[in-house]
Amino acid sequence: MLKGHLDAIVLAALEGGPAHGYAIIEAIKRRSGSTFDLPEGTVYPALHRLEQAGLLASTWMTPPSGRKRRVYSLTRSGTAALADRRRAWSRFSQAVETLLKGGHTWPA
Amino acid sequence: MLKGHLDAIVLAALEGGPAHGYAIIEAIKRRSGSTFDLPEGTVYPALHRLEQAGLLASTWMTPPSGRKRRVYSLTRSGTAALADRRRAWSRFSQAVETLLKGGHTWPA
DNA sequence: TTCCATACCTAGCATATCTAGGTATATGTC
DNA sequence: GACATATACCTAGATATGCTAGGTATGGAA
Repeated sequence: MLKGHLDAIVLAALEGGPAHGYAIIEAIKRRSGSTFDLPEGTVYPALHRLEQAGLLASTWMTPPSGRKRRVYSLTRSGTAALADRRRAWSRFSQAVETLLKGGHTWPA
Repeated sequence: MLKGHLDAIVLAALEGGPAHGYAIIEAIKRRSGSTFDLPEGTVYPALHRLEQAGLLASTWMTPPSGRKRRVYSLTRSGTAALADRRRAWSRFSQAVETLLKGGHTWPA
């Protein structure tokens, strides 16, 4: 479960340059060692939402062989949003780490 | 937002011994440096859910002064579940970390 | 020619957290 | 005595987010 970190992951995937939805899904799976094998029904709506929000821009491309693809790239606000998400993740994960660490006791 | 890791956090809070709901909320806030300031409407239902699932047990206690409290403690399955959740968190956070790291490129 | 991989899409479901209310007791303050 | 605040519990319903499960279409491999 990604619960709220999907946007960050998708934005980060596009940091290395433009890509189309299907390739993004494959990359997330590969790079995460299959920990995240996201269904299309999760990723495509997310891409639409992010474009709607102005964080991504898209254009249709027809490759030499194969079918049409919608290629997404980060906008300026997308890049800024990614930086925000990274900070949010850092804060979040450090807090969880601390809470899960163990060794906490109750005041008398 | 806790993004699905609330159960782990609550279970971990009770690892140091039994406690009542209100104290758990305060502890999570304090230990997380206010990153998680959870509303009661989030935590109480979670406690009920975890008790229903057999991961927690509760008894009513009346302290020398103050009103009645429902005190929760980890069951045996609760302890096991916590270990599972810790593993899940570890896997999850490492995957996100990798994906957010940056420096990824697209194959030619 | 049949199957699989590629590539896109959406409606509706499931679930988890939060909002916003409610009840009640004890303590401190004006 | 009156009133506010902190403690302590509870729940119905709204909201958000990801997933299920379906659909369309093209191109290459067996």
